[in-house]
Amino acid sequence: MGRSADLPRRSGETDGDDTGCHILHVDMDAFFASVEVRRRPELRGQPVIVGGGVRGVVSAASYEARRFGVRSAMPMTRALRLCPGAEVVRPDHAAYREVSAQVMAILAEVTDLVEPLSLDEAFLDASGAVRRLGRPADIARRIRARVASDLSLTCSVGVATTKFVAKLASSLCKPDGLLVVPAAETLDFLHPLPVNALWGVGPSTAAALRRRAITTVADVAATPPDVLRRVVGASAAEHLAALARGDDPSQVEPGRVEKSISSDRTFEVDLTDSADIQRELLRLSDEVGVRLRAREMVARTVGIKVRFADFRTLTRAHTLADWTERTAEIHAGARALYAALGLDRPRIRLLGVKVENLGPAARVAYQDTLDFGDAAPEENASAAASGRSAAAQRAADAAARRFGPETVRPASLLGADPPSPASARDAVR
DNA sequence: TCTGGGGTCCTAGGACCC
DNA sequence: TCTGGGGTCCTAGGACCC
Repeated sequence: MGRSADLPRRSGETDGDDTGCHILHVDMDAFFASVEVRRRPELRGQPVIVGGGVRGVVSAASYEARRFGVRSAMPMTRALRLCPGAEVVRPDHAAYREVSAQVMAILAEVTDLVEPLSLDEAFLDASGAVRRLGRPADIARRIRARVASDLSLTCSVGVATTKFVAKLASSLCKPDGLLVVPAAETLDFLHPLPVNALWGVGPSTAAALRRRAITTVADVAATPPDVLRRVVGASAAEHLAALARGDDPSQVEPGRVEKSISSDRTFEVDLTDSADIQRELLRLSDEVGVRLRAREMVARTVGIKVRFADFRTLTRAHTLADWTERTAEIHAGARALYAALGLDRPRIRLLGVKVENLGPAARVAYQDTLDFGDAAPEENASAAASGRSAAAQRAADAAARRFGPETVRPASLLGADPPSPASARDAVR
C-alpha cells in the first residue's frame, strides 16, 4: 500500500529512453479500496477507507480520502477526524487475494521472472521478454492496459535499471501512471529526493541523518563513508551509500520462501482473564499450525509476542529439539513461554504466536503417534482435536477447508455450540 | 476511543565448541 | 589463576516494509 513518504509527483505517462531499463515495478493503485469500489460502484468518486475495528488502522484509502490527509497505517480514529464523511469498509482479504492472483497471472504472461512483494506489488525482470514483446516501456504499457481491461483496476508502473529505482518511479507516477527513468538520468532522478525515499530509511534513521544535516539522497551520496557508518551502522551505511549512487545489486527473485509464519491479534478490550488468555494462545497456535501445514513446512522455533495495555511489548522464543508441524506442540511451546513470563494480573492488548526456522515437511520423517501431546488435563478436548498425529492433523485441515473450520478445530475454541461428535469424527476420518 | 497484521533484516550479547 | 580468538547457534529487541 506504499508508505506515506511525501514525495514529489509526476503524473501521467512519462516515456523516455528505456535502454538498459529492464526492471519493472508494478504497483496497484489504492488496491484494497479500488477492489471495494469496483464491487460497489456507488462508492466511485467517494472517499473510501478500508480498515476499521475499535483499535484499527487504515489498510487502504481511496485517492479521494487521501486528499483529506488520510494515509495507510493511520489510526481509524484520526482518519475519521480528518475525513468524517468517508465510507468505511471492513477489509476482505480473501477477495484481495483472489484479485491479486489475477494480477499476478497477467504478469506471469510477460515473464517467469516475477517477484511478488505483497498482494498489490511485484517486480519483473523483463530482459528475457524484450524480443517477444518489445521495449520495456511497451511491456509496461501492455501490462497497464491488460489490468485496466481485464480487471477494471489501475496500476502504476516504474521502469528503470534497478529494482530500487523502478519502485521509486512507480511511487512517483501514481495513480494510473507510467514512469521510465533512463539509465543516464538515474542520478538526476535520485539526488533531489528526501532521504526517506531510500529503501531502509524510516522515521528513526531519517531523524539520525537529519541531526547530521543529511536530508537528501544527494547528501547521503556526498557523506564520507566513516561518517555514514557512525550514524547508521556499517551494514546500513554500505547499503544506503550504494542506493544513493544508483547501485542496487538485488536481483528479481521469483519464488522466495517464507522464513516465518505468525498470527497475532489486538483485542478490542484488553484481556485480563487467564482463561481468555489461554484460549487465545490456543487459537493463535492453531491458526499458525494450519498455515504451516498448508505450506507443507515444519518449524523448529516457537515464539510468542505480548503487548500490554501500555503498549510495552515483549517477545520470547524457544527452539525445539525436533521439527514440528503440530498445533499441540506449537501450543505447548507458546503456553510454556507465556507461563515463564510469570505475569501478575496482566492487561494484555495483543497476543501473537509465531513459528520460524522453517523447513520443508518432506525433509522430515514423521513418527505417527497416537499420543495427545503435551496439552494439560483440562484441555483434553483440545488435545483430542489438535494433538493427534501429523497425518491425521493434515486430514483434519483438509476437512476444515472443505466443510468449514468449525468442524475440526480444537474443541475449546468452539464455545457453547460445538459440532456434533459424529460430524467431527467423520470429518477427521 | 492514538498506535493492525503480515513479514524481513540487523544488532548485540551469551552459550558453547574448537 | 588468568586469559586468547573464531565460529555458530540462540534469543530479544528494534527498525523497516507493505
